[in-house]
Amino acid sequence: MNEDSKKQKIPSKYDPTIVEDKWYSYWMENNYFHSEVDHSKEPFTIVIPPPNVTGVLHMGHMLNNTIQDVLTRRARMQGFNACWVPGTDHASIATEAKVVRKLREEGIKKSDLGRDEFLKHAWEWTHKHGGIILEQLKKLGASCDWDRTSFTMDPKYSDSVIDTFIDLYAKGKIYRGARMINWDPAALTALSDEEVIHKEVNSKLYHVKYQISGSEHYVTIATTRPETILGDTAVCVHPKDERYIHLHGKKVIVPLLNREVPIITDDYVEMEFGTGCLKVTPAHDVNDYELGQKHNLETINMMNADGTISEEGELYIGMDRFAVRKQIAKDLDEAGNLVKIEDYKNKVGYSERTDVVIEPRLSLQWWVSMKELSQPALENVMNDNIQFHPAKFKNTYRHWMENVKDWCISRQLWWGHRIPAWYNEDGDFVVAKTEEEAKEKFKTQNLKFNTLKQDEDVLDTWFSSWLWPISVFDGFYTEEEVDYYYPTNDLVTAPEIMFFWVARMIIAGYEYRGELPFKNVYYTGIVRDKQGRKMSKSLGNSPDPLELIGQYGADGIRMGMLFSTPAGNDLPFDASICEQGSKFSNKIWNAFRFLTMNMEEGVEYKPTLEIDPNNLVDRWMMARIHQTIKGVDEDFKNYKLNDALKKVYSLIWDDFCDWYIELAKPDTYGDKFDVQKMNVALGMFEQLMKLLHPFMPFISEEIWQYIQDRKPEEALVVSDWPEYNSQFDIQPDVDLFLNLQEIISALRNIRAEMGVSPKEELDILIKTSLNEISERISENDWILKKLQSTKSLEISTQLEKPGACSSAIVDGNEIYVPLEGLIDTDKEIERIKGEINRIEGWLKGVNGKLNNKNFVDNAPKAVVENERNKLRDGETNLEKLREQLKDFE
RNA sequence: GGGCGAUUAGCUCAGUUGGUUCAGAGCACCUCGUUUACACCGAGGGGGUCGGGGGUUCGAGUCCCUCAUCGCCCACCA
Repeated sequence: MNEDSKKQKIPSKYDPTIVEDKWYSYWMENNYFHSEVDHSKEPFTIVIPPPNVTGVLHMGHMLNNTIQDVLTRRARMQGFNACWVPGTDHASIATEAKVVRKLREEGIKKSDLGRDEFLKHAWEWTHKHGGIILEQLKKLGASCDWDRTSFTMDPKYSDSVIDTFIDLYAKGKIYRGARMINWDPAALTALSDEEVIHKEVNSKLYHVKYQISGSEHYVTIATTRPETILGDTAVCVHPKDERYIHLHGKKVIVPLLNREVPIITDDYVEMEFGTGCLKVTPAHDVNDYELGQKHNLETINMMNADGTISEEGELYIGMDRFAVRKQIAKDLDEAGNLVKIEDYKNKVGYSERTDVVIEPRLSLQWWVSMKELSQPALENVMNDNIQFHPAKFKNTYRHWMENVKDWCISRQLWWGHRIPAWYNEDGDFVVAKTEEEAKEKFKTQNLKFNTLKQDEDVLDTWFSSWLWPISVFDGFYTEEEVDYYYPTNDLVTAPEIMFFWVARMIIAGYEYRGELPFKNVYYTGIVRDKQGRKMSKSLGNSPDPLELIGQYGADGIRMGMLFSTPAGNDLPFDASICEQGSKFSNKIWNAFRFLTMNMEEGVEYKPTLEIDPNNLVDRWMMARIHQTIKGVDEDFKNYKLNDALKKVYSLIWDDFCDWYIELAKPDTYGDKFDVQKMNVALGMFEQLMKLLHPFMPFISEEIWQYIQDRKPEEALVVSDWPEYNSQFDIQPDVDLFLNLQEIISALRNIRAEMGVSPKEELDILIKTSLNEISERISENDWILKKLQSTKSLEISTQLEKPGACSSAIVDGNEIYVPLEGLIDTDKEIERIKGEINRIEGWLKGVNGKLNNKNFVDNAPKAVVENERNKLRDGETNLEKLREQLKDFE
């Protein structure tokens, strides 16, 4: 510490808000998060899953970005050229919906504005709200390279999207075609299959009878959507259905409309379902569409884009589809065509964005053919070139990829990348980047045109975000950055967008870089509330992340969330987990404050790891530190971040605070720490802060900077990650210390049970069983004396057990505490009897095994030997306990 | 309808190849305690026949079958 900070008093309360802002600014000023191509260092790259540009931070982002930050910070300390690229997504449909809503509130209709005017509003909105979420991430401590912030509608990025479209079209991977698509009647756009959420709903099954032409007979069909009767162009039965054979070749009259339509036969129909008789509406149902194609049926488009009935529907024109459903049921009833209505549960598709019921709709859209493109993406996940954490998601992935369907990429929206297709008056089109190029293409293809019109539609948002890991490094136009940073290392995202995004990035990666986009995918869980509901804005059950940060500190929330979330598991969020985090901050802060309270004025302290080789406690603590380093590295390798954090937590709290500091305290009140001892404690504290830094960057940096006045390049954020050294990992020391810990626990237990105060000085006798242990316990008897008030302490292999005393057995060592007068004989007898019972029960099992000839013959020798040892130890303990019991009888 | 995964202490979860980390951790709970940092603390303690049933094995939270419950993904049965 320099002179100034040495004199500076350390605050008695840790205030995260001040500390966190201070260090974030400091890190930014010193450019620690910035990365540049440097071939002397190995890169470590993460690209952020870009949040919606106008979104705000929610708990899911908090979890997701904390994990990314932990990975990035550790890699940075390990000496990698760490690069975490932040950015935002234009989120075509979501953002457009927000802008439309805002305009509507102002009394402006999107359609009245026209494309250009609307886009002005959208950009205005984007500039106003855009990037707020990135500012919020800074509060969390996210160590992103902010100089690299990207946006999916940046000019260069947009170029890459358009060029990719043109390229795939040229390769025949993109085509335009009329198909049944998922239509969102609220957003007025097509959606991909992935944007449709199927929900089970309670609906009705309407049984409606159609009169057979030229007869008084009827045939009854069943439908859940009676309004589509307006679009019926056939009735279909199974060719082998005995009940309907007499109808083959006949016609029926569509009720209310009195339109005559044919009865067709197709084995698509399930004879068992409903009446076994199906009405066919080719324009409004996927299956019916196929039947229509097959049987050459007329197609009646009876619905408008907004879900109201069109002129072709003839009746109810302009009425909403759901109002018509009710009305038509009534009218059918009055006309005598309604047979019955049954309650029925079925799955209905809803729009992911607008939550309205999807209408199947026949329309001309742009598609990516996926079958071939997705092959390498499937293989390289299945063979673990790309690893999923947890691996169980491989199954889900495989299932989807093996059944992948073509991807509908056109959207009838304005906010996004406009499809680079140009049309003449006859409907001929070419795909080209500019109008000029398009004209050239028309000419070379000998097609006539007066003026060209660009396609009105934009591309699916995911058609731009699938290029994210390449485009953020300008990978379609220059090589330098992308060659260095790509493939990226880890992707951290939610399993919900495995198909929307992860799978497609992998596809794009192989198509355009011939290589995987990332080596590992860490799937986070969903953040849920106490009732298990997903935290969402609409439910209003999500706490405001910034408020939480204000309350517990970013460190506290990071720690709390990570502590209880294995990869892929949902996080049941409760403020108490943040409380645990901030309590940990407080604990660390007080431990450090205690050390500083024991520093002498005017002494220069130099943190060191040169421990006193004769001090068991130093050696033990070093061993524990190195064991933790080893374990944490292993956990990171397996992406078990919560396990790693738990190890660090336990090292700091249980080992360092509860034992190391306790034992390092000067013997007499008022004495300061010995300088060398303090230097070692500080050296160890530095190691602890390094291990903690990825998880709790702020408090660790604060303490680190207090420990020594460091030059900026020696800030903790860029210091080196501790390295495991087996030389310090001395198991016998750990075992011996554990033995001592257990003896102390046993003594504390005796005090607690006998109601003896910790301050009461006791005579303690320890009869050790093994000589070597005995020696080492004797050598370190100061540890026992320090943590137990003792009148006398005797440790020996040969001891006479004193009379009335309380006792315990730890690992074969007998502990006696004479408690003349204090002892409650009955209680003690009961305690010993309980112990005997426990051991007898345990030995019964061991004996059972050893008396089983099959076990002794078949089990491995080591296992049998082990059981024999158990038996021997157990019997010895039993004998000792019985002797103890005798003294009371 | 198909597939995948789960079910271990009141809650959230660990438990790698079946036999010393085999019944664990954190939180919660109970008792005691203001001892040279921390009551956002310290010490001690109670609590689960590892969802039910069957099987394989000398031996099963750990492998197999089956049932139950829950969750997730996919799917065009009106």
